[in-house]
Amino acid sequence: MLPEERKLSILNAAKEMFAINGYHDTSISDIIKRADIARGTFYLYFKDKREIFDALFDQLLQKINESLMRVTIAPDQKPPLDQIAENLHRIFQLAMNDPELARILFRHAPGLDSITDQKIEGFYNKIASLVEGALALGEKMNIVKKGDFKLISIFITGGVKEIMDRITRPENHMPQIDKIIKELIDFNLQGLASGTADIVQTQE
Amino acid sequence: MLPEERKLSILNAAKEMFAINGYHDTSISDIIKRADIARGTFYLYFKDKREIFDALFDQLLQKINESLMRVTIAPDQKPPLDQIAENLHRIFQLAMNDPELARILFRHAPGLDSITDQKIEGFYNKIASLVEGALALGEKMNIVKKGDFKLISIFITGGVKEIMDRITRPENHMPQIDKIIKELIDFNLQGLASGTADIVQTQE
DNA sequence: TGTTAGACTGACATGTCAGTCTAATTATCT
DNA sequence: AGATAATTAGACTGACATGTCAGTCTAACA
Repeated sequence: MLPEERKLSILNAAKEMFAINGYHDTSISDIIKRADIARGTFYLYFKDKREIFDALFDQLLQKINESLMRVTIAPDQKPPLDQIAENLHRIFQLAMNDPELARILFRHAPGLDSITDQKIEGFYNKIASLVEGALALGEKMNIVKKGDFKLISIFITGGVKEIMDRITRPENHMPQIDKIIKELIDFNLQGLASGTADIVQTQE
Repeated sequence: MLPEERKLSILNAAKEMFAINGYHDTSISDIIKRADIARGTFYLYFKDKREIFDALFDQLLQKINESLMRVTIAPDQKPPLDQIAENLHRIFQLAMNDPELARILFRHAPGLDSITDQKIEGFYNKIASLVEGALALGEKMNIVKKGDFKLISIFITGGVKEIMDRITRPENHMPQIDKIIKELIDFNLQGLASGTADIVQTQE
């Protein structure tokens, strides 16, 4: 087996084990058993257990980063709403294509140590600020009404995380991605209030 | 020191250590050092490390459970929107009163093992279904318009989680609780769309 | 002064697991 | 074929955390 193939196969074995059992409950023995290699072989390719975890995790963060585009209004761009829908589509699709990595991100990476936590925090902050930027842009274009965009972008980020978490579980009972995106955009734009009633005073 | 005091002091030491370093990176030695007791004393009060963690965690889940009321329209009840605001107020306040427990819930409990994960999942499912129930009620009352309530309730649950996570961090830069609740309710009801423009076709 | 209850102590036995080491095996080249 | 290099197997080591237990200490009471 070529070195490159071997490395990938070890990474893959580790990914599967980490996704199921997490970092601490996955031993080197578990990984090499699944990869069907000897102990020493593992250490030819990775310095230690932490290095292989970081390799997997960083790879995921980078993929998500690459799939998120800032929303702009350049002349060669699609409408902002389409750009948003495409962003959502890309990250949902990415997560569903590699549910094990998603499991690691959502279940097993948080709280691992302060370095990993910082990576995660910086990452979500980036997403939230991207959303915030889109809202600010929308306001400037008179599409979006005023509000605490910082707060709302955090709320939206949390909502999107939760949806991603759900659609990447083994027992995924969620609707199709496009259906989800349509529903989310509608909800975020129009809210829940029925147009026909004055909500706040309905109880009088 | 009375046994009851001692037990509380150990629980408190453990809570602080777990909140900072998580379950795996907190050793019994760390806990007893902070509680200023000998090793054996710890085992007089708790069977093992896991038992003290579960004690803390279950206590938090129960507190949150108790603070969440189902939204109804009994004659002696306040309007639904007020009930929702009060629910939000109670859980936000609860979390801020004990930020260490919140840290454990958000950072360190997920992914610990399948039993803890199931507790967490069941717990969030309960919240989501509570939200879903409120939406369904709203629809029946003609306050809320039709939609995929299951999906939306998951999204909202994620958003609320994210806000709770943020306001319970040591470096909390979020607005006041009442301000947050007002903003969230407005956003969820009315959405982002400015009333003055037709959003979807703005880019033509 | 002696006795008892029971909270508390801390040295130690036990187990686990990441990472190392060496010998054996396989592949590559001359 | 023989030499050399690359790769592999898996036994082994050492560090560290958990949980135990025989014994101490204190305060109250007889």
